[in-house]
Amino acid sequence: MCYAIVRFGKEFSLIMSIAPEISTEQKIKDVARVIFTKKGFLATTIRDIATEADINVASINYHFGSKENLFAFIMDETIKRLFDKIEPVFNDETTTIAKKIELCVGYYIDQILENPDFIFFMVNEVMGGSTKLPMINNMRSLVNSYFAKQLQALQITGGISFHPVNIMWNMAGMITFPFLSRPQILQSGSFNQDEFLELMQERKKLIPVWLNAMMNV
Amino acid sequence: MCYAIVRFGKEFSLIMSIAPEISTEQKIKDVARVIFTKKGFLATTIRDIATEADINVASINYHFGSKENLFAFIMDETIKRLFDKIEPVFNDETTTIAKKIELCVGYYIDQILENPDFIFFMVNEVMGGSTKLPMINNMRSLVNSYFAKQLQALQITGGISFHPVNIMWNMAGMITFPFLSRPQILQSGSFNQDEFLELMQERKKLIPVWLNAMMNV
DNA sequence: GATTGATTAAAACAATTGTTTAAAACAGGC
DNA sequence: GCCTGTTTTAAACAATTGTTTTAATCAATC
Repeated sequence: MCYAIVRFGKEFSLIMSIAPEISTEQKIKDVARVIFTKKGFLATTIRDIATEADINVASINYHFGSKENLFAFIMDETIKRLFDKIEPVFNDETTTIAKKIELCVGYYIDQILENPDFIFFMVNEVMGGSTKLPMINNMRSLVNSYFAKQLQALQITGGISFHPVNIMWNMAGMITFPFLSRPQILQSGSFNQDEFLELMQERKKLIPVWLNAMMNV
Repeated sequence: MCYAIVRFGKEFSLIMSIAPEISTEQKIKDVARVIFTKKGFLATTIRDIATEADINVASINYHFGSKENLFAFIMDETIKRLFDKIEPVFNDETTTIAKKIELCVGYYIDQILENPDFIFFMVNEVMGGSTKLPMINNMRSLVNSYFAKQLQALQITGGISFHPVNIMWNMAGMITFPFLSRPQILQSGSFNQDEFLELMQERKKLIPVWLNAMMNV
């Protein structure tokens, strides 16, 4: 609980919760997400988190059991956030393939632009190679989505001449690659931060166009 | 040095180097490449390497100074191997853009198929965020390659209506993404190992076609 | 105001890490 | 056979890690 002793003329009064209450648990989660995302699981120490959150190291294990538990918890939350927004788009039965792609690309790029390290977080998880990942269930739900069915139908009717999963892979690859190599891109001096962002804004419009062109080969 | 005592009738003879000489240094490099690639820099311990290479931990620091030095050495070598093959393709002034893309895609995918963890190695490096990377010099040389000039010319003459770097990013993204998510793909059960490989073989032919379609939008 | 249960804090713990030391083993030249 | 410099080994070192312990603090209830 957060107090403040406030002078008011000659009176002193004790005011509770002058700042919005932020629980230790929430502080840990907020800080841990940032540090895990930036440095990865292994390079992050619970002392990093404790220092940054201004709490005791023991509190982390008290609230989350272990470093690994904390990481898993945050990971679940992060992935859930993403898929909770993508799934409705994919399963909307009233929109065309082209519209779904347009929405998905736009949303995905915006998501990464807001949280640039998110992509590293995802890759980190993949590379960790751990099983029982919430990611897999989410991926499976995308494979079974209405969008997937639309693509399969497109293949059967001869609309595309290749396996529909290629559409998904190409979309994901085109969205994510520039972000993955961004550190190198910026450091090599080919583009500065603003130029990079502008290119990504252009790509929001271009990727759907490109994917459309692909489907017509 | 490697000896063997070989029986020959009633004679015994001492034969030197019956097996090809493998120096300690080479053993360390071979083992370290595999383990670093598989587990990443942080998760790899010099004791892992020493045990696997069947040598003493101190030998690693004797020959390479430090774990970080060893990693940098291997990284340099690995990246050099890749770019030494891509650069000639990119700088050949007698081949068309389409042909360069075809060669590059095919070679790149083959390279990753041969060493599936290579892509994680690359991403690991990017995510490590270290400076003074040989990678950056290599990327810069690609940006200044004859292929890049061909793409720029194509944009100027109106052959493409967007920044040529998008071609590079799309090519790289489409090549790498399936490999990055392979662990999830296989684990989710959508495809098995053989199906995945077959899809990648198809993509060797399809990606150049798709890129060509893109350039005509 | 004492009691209770939940939370926080400081310190210690055990294990693992990369690195160094100092001695042994080795190979080659005289 | 002895000496020389190189390589390998076992052991120790210092630092850092995640975790646990134990006591103090806090907020609420009676």
